[in-house]
Amino acid sequence: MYGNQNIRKDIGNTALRNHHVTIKDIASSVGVSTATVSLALSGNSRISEETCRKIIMTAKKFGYSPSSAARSLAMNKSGNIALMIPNLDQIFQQSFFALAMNGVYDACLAKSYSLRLEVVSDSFVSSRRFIKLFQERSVDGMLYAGSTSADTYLNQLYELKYPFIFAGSYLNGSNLPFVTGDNKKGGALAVEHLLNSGRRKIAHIYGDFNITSSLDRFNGYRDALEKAGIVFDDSLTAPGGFSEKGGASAMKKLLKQKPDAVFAGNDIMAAGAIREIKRSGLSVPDDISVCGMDDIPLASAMSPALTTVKYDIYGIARRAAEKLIDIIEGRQPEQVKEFLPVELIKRDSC
Amino acid sequence: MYGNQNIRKDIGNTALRNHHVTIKDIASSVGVSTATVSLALSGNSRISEETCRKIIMTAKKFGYSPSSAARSLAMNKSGNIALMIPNLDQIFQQSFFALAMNGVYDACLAKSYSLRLEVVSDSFVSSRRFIKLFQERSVDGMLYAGSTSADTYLNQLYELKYPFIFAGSYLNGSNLPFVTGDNKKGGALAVEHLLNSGRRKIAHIYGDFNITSSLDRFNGYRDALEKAGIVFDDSLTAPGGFSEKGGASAMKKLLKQKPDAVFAGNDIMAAGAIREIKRSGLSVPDDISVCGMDDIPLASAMSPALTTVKYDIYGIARRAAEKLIDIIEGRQPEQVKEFLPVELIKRDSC
DNA sequence: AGTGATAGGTTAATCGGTTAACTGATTAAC
DNA sequence: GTTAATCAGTTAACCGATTAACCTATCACT
Repeated sequence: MYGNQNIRKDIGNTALRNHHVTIKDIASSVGVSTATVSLALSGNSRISEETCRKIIMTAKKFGYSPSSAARSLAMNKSGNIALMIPNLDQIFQQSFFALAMNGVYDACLAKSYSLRLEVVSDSFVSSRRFIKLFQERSVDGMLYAGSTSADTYLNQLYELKYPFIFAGSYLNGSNLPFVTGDNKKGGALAVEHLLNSGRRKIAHIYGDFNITSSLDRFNGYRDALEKAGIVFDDSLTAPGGFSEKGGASAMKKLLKQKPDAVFAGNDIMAAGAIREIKRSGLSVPDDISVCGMDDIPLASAMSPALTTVKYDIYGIARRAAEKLIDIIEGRQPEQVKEFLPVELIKRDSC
Repeated sequence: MYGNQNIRKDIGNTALRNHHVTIKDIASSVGVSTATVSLALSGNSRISEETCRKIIMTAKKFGYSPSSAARSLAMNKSGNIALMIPNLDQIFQQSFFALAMNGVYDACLAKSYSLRLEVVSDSFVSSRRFIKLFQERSVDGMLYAGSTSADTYLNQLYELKYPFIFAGSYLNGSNLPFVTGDNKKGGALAVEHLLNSGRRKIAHIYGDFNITSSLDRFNGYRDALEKAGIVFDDSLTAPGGFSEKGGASAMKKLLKQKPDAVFAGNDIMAAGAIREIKRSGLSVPDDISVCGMDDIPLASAMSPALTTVKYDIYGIARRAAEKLIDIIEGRQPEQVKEFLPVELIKRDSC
């Protein structure tokens, strides 16, 4: 039946080079049809144990892996998820691998190669290029880590019913599912801790209000103050743009108001704030308490060791991906809208 | 001819949902064969301008994107490249997105979804799971950013003639192509600069000799010393494990030898070294000069601003990806073995 | 008139799987 | 004794493209 096709004698002795083993090779070697091989390898009970064993053995011997393209085509399922990461400078000016990713991505883009990993700019989003990923069935779902100013365009995905989820942010007034950390609670935890240690004039350095997490952290800060009967004072807040430098220059501004504590919107800005406080001749925590947020590894190495609110990025991303897969596989009909808990890490800066 | 197939009336007015536009839809709408559509869309000159125009218009109107799976299958080319990143703790304890990637990856792995982005452990490499990516034709090539202790297994890829390249490292005694920075030259540049400013007793904090870049930086350091007629002194070197903490504790050890300068294998360790030098009551650069390597964004924000050797990760990664694509597309028969230039950035720590 | 190019397509094979429907033989149930 | 179910597969349609080989009409040239 399958004897008339190209039989490959070289299998098993020489390297296979660019000539891959297919299901037909297995079928003709075992003496069954390709359907049987396919069924056997997927564990279908219709095939006898004996035949099954032979097929599995042969497949192993030949080093057979099903063609992902053929499989995708037949099953109408790519098995891929797009991980979309916004191309924001402040994020990519941090580590080796973020830069490496960027470089690889740009080069591939120039040659029309695509990575499942998508480093997205505002124009990528606003040009709706992300929809093409679904149209060409390259991905079954999309996970968006972070947020851009263009992300309202993503709402289309909801109407088109393409599986999508935000990890670490969300879109106000949108139905798009998300898993993120409880940023508001985090801001409140920080402020409550500072209040408990006797501070009253608590300043805040925020990152950028276009980013939801920044805004939420700020809201947590303000609400906690008001709950404690302290009137919110706008002059005690300043933007730090998520960077060390930004944190320092924000602190410089805030020092004029003579605060006795600062809640920085992230640990990097907290580092800048501490540097500036020291530069001005004041001490942390004696003169000014500093509380950060995120709990990056550097936080415990800073001097003084930074008190911060732990934000479990790993857990958030992982949970979001799991939920996305649930959506793809039809196990999650309801909306996913989760705020995972945050935790205060007490160290020496308060 | 194609009239007997399922004709979709809903195209163009309602959302397409999970029902995708195929080449047949375009063909039957325009009144030509699918072959004509395929040829027209790929710009084949055999098709008249008139027909071509109509096809392109219709494809646009319908929002047609060719199925990537069907295309891969027909053309025997996935259009994908695997970006492999080692899962080393010291690398992933740095930034938001590195962590996010890790979380997404683990979740997908647990559900048999694959990212083109591969975060690889030693067992991933030693179990040869990377070969499967080629066997199932999921990727046309592989780019390995960084190095692990298991990377000798990758040599198999050379024999199997699967397109592969290292970015930012290489494998000693292997034929596998690579693009990396000139680490040896970098070490030499640092030492020469320190020598030129009058320093003689130059210590070195290295990362980890299992990593080629670390070893090369060290060799550059040693060779430059010997070239200047200074005998290499083993007690003036210590491992710092790439981390801030490690840099500080290495410095603590080295201070006993009373060096007048330190070349740290990366900027992070340089930061730790500076912290430790200050803690011991000495000044940078008055008592001890410090030179780092990499030129991370934080380097210019440090106090004093860090003199360092710039290592262009972005450029290396980009170049490597370009070369890989050349190999895939058959434009690069020769071995790629490139060391890209590095550059001394003079600031205030020397 | 005959020959050859050229233009503008079409036909059908192919890529490598999956799976609904069928087959033929044996066994079980009523 | 007839119908029904089960076993262990096979057949063939199908997924959605690409592309070599073929076809037909028109035009040019000798």
